[in-house]
Amino acid sequence: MPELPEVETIARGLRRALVGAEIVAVEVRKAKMAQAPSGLDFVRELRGERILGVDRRAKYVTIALASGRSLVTSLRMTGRLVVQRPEQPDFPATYVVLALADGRRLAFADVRTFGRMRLIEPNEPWDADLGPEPLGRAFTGERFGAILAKRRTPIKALLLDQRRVAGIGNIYACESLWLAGIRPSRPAGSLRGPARERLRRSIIDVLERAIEMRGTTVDDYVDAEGLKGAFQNALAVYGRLGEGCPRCGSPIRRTVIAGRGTWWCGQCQR
DNA sequence: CTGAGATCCTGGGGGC
DNA sequence: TGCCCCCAGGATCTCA
Repeated sequence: MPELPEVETIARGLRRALVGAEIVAVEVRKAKMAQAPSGLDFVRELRGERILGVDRRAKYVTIALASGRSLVTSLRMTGRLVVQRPEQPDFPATYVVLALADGRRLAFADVRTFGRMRLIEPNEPWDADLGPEPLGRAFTGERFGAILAKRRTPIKALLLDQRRVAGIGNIYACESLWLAGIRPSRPAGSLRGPARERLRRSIIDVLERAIEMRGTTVDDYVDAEGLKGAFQNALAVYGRLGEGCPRCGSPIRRTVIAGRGTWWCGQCQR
C-alpha cells in the first residue's frame, strides 16, 4: 500500500519525467476514478494543460498545471501511476490515461478501483483536514505533544489518523512504534517526555530510510518507472508474525488495532 | 468532538 | 489437489 515513502518516490519519478509535458488527450475508462469540480468535465478541462510540477502531500501525488489548477491523485491500496512509452501496452486495470504530446502516457491503474484522481481549483483547500507532514519543519516535539495530549485512543490508531499526522500508514506506524520501543495499544496521551520524543524521531528516521530505499513493496507497489522498492527487506516487525524480534529475539506478535493488523514485539515494546 | 462501524473492490490466502 | 468463501486495507461517511 503506498504510504508517504512510496508516494514520495512516485512523485520524484513523475517530476523527472513529466515537468514541461503537455496533455493532448485524456481517456477515462471508469468515471468514478476521475473527478472534477461540479459542472466541469474532467476530460475537457485537462486537455491542453501543461504540467508545471509534481509534488506530494500526505499520501497524495499533486500535479501542478499551467492553469493554476492541480491534479491530485490518491492511490489508496493498489493504485499505480506510471509513465509509459508509446510502444508499451497498458498495465492491467488501467482506468485513466493522460496522453502527452511526445507520445508517452501517464497511466492511472488500480485493480480495486479505490484510487481517485481529482481536478482541484486554484486555492481550493482540498488538504485542509490533513495534519502536519512528519518530515516537515512543523513536526516539532511541541506540535507532536499537542497532537497527543489527552487522547485516549491507542497511539497506533492516532498515527493512522491523517488528520493528526499525515502520510503514515499501517506499515510505517508498526515500524516506528517498534523502533521507539512503544506498545501500539498505549493511550496516545500517556506518551510524554523522552518516550514521545523517541517516537517522533523514530517516525522521521523510518520514513527517511524508507524513502532512501524507494519504498516498501509487500504485494504490488511500484514506482513511476514500474520498479519495486527495497524497504521490505528492512522491516523489523510488519508482516513477520512468529519471527524473532531483530532487537531482542522474542517472537513477533500480531493483534488488531483500529481494524488493522498490528505487528509488534511484546518483549521490548512497552 | 470522538470513536466505532459500514462501505467500496478484488486477488489471494485459508479452510475444507 | 482443487474449489469456494472470506477478508484486508485507506479514506470517507454515518451513527451513537
